[in-house]
Amino acid sequence: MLDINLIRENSEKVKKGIANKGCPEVLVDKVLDLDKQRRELIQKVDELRADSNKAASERDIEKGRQLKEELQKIDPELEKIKAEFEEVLMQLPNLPADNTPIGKNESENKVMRQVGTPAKFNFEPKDHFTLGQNLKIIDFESGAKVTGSQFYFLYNEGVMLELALIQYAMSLLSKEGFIPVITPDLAKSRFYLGTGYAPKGDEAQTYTINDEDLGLIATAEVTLAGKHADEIFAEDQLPIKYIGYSHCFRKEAGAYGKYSKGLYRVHQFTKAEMFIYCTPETSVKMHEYLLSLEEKIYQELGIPYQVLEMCTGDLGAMAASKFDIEAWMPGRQEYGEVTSTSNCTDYQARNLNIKFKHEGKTEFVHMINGTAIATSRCIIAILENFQQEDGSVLIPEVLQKYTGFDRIIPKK
RNA sequence: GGAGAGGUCGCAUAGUGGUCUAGUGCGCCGCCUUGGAAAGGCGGUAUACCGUAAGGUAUCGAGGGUUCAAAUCCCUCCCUCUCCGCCA
Repeated sequence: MLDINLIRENSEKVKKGIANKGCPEVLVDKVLDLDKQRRELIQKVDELRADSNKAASERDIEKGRQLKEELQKIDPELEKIKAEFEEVLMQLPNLPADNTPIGKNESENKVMRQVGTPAKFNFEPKDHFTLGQNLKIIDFESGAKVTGSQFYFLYNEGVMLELALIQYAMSLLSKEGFIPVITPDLAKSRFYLGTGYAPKGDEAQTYTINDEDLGLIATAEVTLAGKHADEIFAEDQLPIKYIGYSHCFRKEAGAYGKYSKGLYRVHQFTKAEMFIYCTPETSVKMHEYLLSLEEKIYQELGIPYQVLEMCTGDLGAMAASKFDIEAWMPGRQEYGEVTSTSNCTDYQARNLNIKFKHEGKTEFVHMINGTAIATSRCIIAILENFQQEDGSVLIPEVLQKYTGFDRIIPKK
């Protein structure tokens, strides 16, 4: 959530920021009005409580009784206003960074650069769905049979490739000082909600467990952010850098269309996620650092890509700025998203109450996340970019020591 | 899943209805003392909200309840430990 003090003192700036994200400005006036009511009631209630405490210590039972009655009238009113206030406050998204390009939707995202040249094939390149089938490494039929559509089984070299990608990412990033972590694949509602992954609504992502306050995580961002909820760091502990491994589960409600066939949009995949807790002064740098690591990974894999800077309309509620990497996908003759890195500034930290001590005062940390490897989409890029005329697929050199083979050959 | 014991201000503990705005010890910070240090002494040492401030309020795992008054009594839930069951 946003800082209520910022909204009070800078309401015009907040209005402008949320408007650029496509959020109605009136919410700001609404929240300020509720805030005013809330503060008045808090004062009244606190006063009554003070009197009541005094009466209790003086054993003035009659007065205590009167004050109790008054409190019982006002207190529910305060609770109601507080709940309304919070509800509206939660609807306000994080403000975009000052230099974030302004735009309505994904069509106005900015291509920052393109790296690598898409390979020219002297044959008709196949898509990963066909390649996966021919190589007998990806099996959507069994996935659909056992679990449902958009689920898959991996076999043989497909398994080794997925594990190799994870090992490669873990190894590279632990050298960069990231702490490797395997987190639970489930989290309590507070954490998937606090990180912005809703189980309900138009863009619902999270699967929830019946009769439990648990949901399947959409990314290790949820668990890595939750890990330090309600904690206060010493300033010299920061930055803390994690590289988290988890399975990711996404309902993808309402998402369908031309890319719903194959691995591009699936309900479960595996991901190595980078996550940084840092001070406000360093977050922009850290964000760029995560992007540079993502680029390094795709460069080492030898996959052509482009970097996109997301415009205000496509940032999502949590992010102040966001970069995506899109890898070249010959199967569809287009770039397709493979990583995303967001600077959520103090927005998630305020949701989850994560702070640090700075010159004796506590301040909210900044939290930044970024994909290292999302196996499903990375496998698309590898299969499609490195396919050969004979139907085999070459394995990027950096992965070979983990796969144990340098090529996947079609089975009969 | 069952039985038992617990969850208190960084840590360890005290507290079983009003004297708790939570005591004590340790740790930490500052000052005094010292040539310097240790020891000792003194003071301080959570978070949030309201308030220009003085000050006030809330928080003893969480949430409800009883009471003029709850860390303390009642209910529900969560977590930890020990044992049992089940199990990779």
